[in-house]
Amino acid sequence: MKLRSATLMDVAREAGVSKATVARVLSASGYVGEETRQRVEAAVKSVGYRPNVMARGLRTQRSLTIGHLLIEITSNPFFAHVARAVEREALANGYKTFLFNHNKNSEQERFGVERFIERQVDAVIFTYPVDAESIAMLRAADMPVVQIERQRTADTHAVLVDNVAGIEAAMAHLLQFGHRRIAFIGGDPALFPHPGVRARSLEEDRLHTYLDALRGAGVAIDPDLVRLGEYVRLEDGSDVEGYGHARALLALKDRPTAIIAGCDVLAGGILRAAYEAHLRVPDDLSLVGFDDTIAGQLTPRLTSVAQPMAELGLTAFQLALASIEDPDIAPRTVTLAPSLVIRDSTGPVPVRATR
Amino acid sequence: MKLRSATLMDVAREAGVSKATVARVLSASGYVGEETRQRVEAAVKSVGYRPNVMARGLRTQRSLTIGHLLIEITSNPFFAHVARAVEREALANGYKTFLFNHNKNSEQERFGVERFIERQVDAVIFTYPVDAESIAMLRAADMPVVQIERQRTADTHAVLVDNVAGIEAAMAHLLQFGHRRIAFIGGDPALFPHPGVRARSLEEDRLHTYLDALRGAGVAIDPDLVRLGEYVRLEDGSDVEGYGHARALLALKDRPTAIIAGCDVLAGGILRAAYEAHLRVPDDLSLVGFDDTIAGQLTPRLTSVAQPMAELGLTAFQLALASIEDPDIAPRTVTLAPSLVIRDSTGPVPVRATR
DNA sequence: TTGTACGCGTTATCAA
DNA sequence: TTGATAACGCGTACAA
Repeated sequence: MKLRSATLMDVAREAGVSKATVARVLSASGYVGEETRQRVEAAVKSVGYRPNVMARGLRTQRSLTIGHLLIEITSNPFFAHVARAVEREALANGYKTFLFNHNKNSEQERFGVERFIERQVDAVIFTYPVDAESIAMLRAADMPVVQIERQRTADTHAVLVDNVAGIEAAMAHLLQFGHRRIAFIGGDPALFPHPGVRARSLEEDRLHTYLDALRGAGVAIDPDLVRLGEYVRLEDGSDVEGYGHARALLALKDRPTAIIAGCDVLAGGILRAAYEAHLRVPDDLSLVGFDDTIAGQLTPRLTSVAQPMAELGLTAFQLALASIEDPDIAPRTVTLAPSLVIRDSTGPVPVRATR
Repeated sequence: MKLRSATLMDVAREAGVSKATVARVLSASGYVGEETRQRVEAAVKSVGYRPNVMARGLRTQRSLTIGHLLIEITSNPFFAHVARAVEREALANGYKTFLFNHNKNSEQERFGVERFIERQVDAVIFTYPVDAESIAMLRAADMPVVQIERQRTADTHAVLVDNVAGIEAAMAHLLQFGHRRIAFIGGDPALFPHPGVRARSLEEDRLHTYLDALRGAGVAIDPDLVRLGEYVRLEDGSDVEGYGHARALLALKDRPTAIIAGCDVLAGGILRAAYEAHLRVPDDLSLVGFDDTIAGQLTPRLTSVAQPMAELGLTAFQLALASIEDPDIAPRTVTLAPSLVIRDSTGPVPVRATR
């Protein structure tokens, strides 16, 4: 048998006052006699009253809940960190978040949006949106939306990362160490369609910055050193995407002395290929990761372009909250800077290769 | 301006019937005329009606939501996988989950429990519970509780893992390869207080099984080879717990030829220490992880005792659901079997060491 | 077969 | 300073 927990009415009875008075005491608004206030507060304790957020939400039309749609929290620690940051900020403001994983599948994303609407969330955050249609559904329901990392449509808030600056920092670091044969393993622009809001997609930003940095250093571009694909492809828990690309690169007659990876998980696969080829990192090969998620847990610890995951989540929630409090504010786009974290996987170009 | 979404009343108006009739159509219960049903269904589409889960919950005293309290989703992929499995099964049954991270802090745990009670969750799952008091609060509110991995109190459901079988499998594997100097880096029983329900704590189970296996193989126990502490201790994203222990072990005059780690993250630190000592794994040192989380992403890919994370989550939700549907069922304890996943980090004992 | 009316636990308005 | 009372959106017992 399930016994209901104490309600406002129970407190009122216990204190010998009306529901309205109890409500006033709890919301600390309106005039309440000092003596009554104390009686009510005592009653609240004695019956163990806890407000019912559902009932409150029904009345106020606010669920104090926001929805967070993401790719898949287990596929890349990046998502877990961003989700955690959103949750932290939400909690600090009296909110809770609902998570939903869509696996880059637009039907699943749509399904998640429907669940969120049913549950009356006050706003929805995407990391990142797959289908513009999902955003349109939420706009139709007048729900504030924030897009993290990739901006599909221009009509909502967005929190982005300056990928150009990230790759520039990584390239400068490697060039300074004397590397000239630098390979790039990253996301394929064709697999991540251009949303149309910004001039270049995230993948294009990174790729072009890599090419520009080489040109800037007077290095001829070798197409063999550019390998594009997915960011995460696991088989039996092992990354096979970075592994496969790295095997191909290391088998080249004139193999690269350094590799930039589009994500730390990819970099894990690259390290495995290097180990099997009996190459030591960074002595024989330098490696830079991206995200700074598992970088420190790999061997050697990876130099990596750190995404500002905590700030991404925090800013996204704050934008959502701003629109909850005033639905009419104009959409804002915030771009955050990544930072290069230098660890043990990068070093001077091998002597052999400088000849 | 925030416009309310369509309600039952709107549908009723549109279809020219009463709210009750619409409700009957939607719940597919009670008698409804065929012609009316069609009119109602058409109206539902035309106004874009979506049930309001909060209002429904207020009426039915069911939120279709369960709370999941865990240590910290970003600290170990184990938690993310278990949480995902709970979520998957919840979703399949019309439920959503709320996550809450308590960082092994009983006040935070308490705080989370309060948030869950306020939000009227229908049950709470712990991975794992810190303080018996939190469970007591939920029992007082008549909420079903499921404990995963560690059982603090006997009055709720629990889903456990057979740690004895896990360590036995790992030890048998290493002994078969001829290893005799096998080190153990694991959780310190003193840091994870014994809950009192079972004869031995998780940490005691693992440690004793390790010792028993050695004795069973006629190997004298060397206290220098046993190192106990935390499971995860990250500094700048790198595991320093396993790293520190491994450095001590590898500095021994007669160093171990194999190490069992209490968790994959620890194993990551061990690999780093081995790499710095210019030892190749498994040629010079064999290593077995635990959990099978990042095992495949490390180099070499780790042989690891896989926890049945998907089954843990699935079973936990099913037990919770069973108690939601019938609050009077007796608490059940389900113990699941781990399995040894053999990859590239274990091999025959080095010849040098067999002399 | 359909409609009326009440209550779930709040908040908010209006009188007193 | 306090107390009735009307919503919020839904489900359901009961009446028609």
